[in-house]
Amino acid sequence: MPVKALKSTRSDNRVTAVLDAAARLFAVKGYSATTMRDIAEACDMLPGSLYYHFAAKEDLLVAVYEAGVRQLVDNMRAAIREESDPWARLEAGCAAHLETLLRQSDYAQVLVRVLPADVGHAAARLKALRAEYERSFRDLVGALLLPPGTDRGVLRLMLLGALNWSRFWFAEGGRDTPRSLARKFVHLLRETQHA
Amino acid sequence: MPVKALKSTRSDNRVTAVLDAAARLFAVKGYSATTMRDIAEACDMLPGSLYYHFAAKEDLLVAVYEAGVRQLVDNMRAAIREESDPWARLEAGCAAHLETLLRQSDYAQVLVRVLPADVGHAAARLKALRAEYERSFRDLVGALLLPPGTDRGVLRLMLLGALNWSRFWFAEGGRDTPRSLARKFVHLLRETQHA
DNA sequence: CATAAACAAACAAACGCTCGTTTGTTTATA
DNA sequence: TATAAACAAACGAGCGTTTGTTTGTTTATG
Repeated sequence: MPVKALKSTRSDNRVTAVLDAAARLFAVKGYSATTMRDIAEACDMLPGSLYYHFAAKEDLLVAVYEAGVRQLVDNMRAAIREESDPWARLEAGCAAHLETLLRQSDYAQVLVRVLPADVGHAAARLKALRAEYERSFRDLVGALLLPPGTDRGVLRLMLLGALNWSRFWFAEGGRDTPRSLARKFVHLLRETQHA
Repeated sequence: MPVKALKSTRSDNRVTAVLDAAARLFAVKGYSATTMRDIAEACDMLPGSLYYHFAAKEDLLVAVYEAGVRQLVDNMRAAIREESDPWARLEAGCAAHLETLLRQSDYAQVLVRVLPADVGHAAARLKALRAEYERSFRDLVGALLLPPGTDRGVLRLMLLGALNWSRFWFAEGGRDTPRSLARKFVHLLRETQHA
């Protein structure tokens, strides 16, 4: 997923390579445990060369975070556009979230793996990026027909927690796919409506 | 929560102080970002002194993990013992989990914050400790009366994900308590039975 | 009952290494 | 030939850990 659009110098490829390597390592090892030397080695550069593109390690994380949010938002918007029924839209959104998180994107995994508090300085920026994405879910849950008294905030956070935590146990090639998982999650909540 | 029982030399207090400090710092900053010097300072020791009690930083993490699992298991067992209805037992178990995680214990938070993969060598031991705890939930979910075809494994993982993720957004003093949250989580799933 | 040996538990200081980052220089591209 | 993008080498700080020593507190002994 290329990041940029206008003119395409060769350097864009290298920047993307750096970001890809950083995203992968941040997702697997976490932020603190990943060194600039790790990242440099993963994209065949010397450590110092990274600083031509990014002023600091924190800036690299922010860039990865931003790309992750963009991917999640884009994939989810595209998915829910196909559906009109509120429950179907929620399920489609969850499926897109899981597809992105579990199969496609190291970037999205960084959102789940690395906490804003891990970076002293840019924490606020990271929190804002997360909040931006979670707003999409607020809308989806807001559109549901639910028994009066249902706490939609808790429903949203419960679902988001289940989705994000799945990163830590989901096994590619197991009995479930991201789609089937989303279906099950939403069904477990949906029956509420019929009570 | 004191750990020891038999004879009480003064050193037990210091070991506990070290563990408490480590648990707090691991919970807040994560494993890699926490230094032995941080821990030493937090319990008024010099860095080298820690090595009289623990051979390596990893061993400290394992000890904290073990204490965390013990607390979660103990609190949960005590809570579900009071109930007999399967759904009430599940709710009580969730409430105990949340009470421990959100209010009582830095140790329990480490289980959620630090991944087994963060420690190269002791990863297997940490995974086993986590699994030991999650087994309790398997039993609780197994006892539920559910519509045929319900995937109990996914139900369990969904609930566990919601519970654990709550650590990242729960605000002490907000509208919800750990108990009320557990009630809402379980209720959102429970209505399934009535469908 | 005094005292010395033994030990637990800490200090003080440093080890070698790796961290994020900087600086000056070289190499390709346009 | 100007500039973007990399290299090469090093900086100081901080890392986990080790080592040798000191300090109190038990425990055994004359």
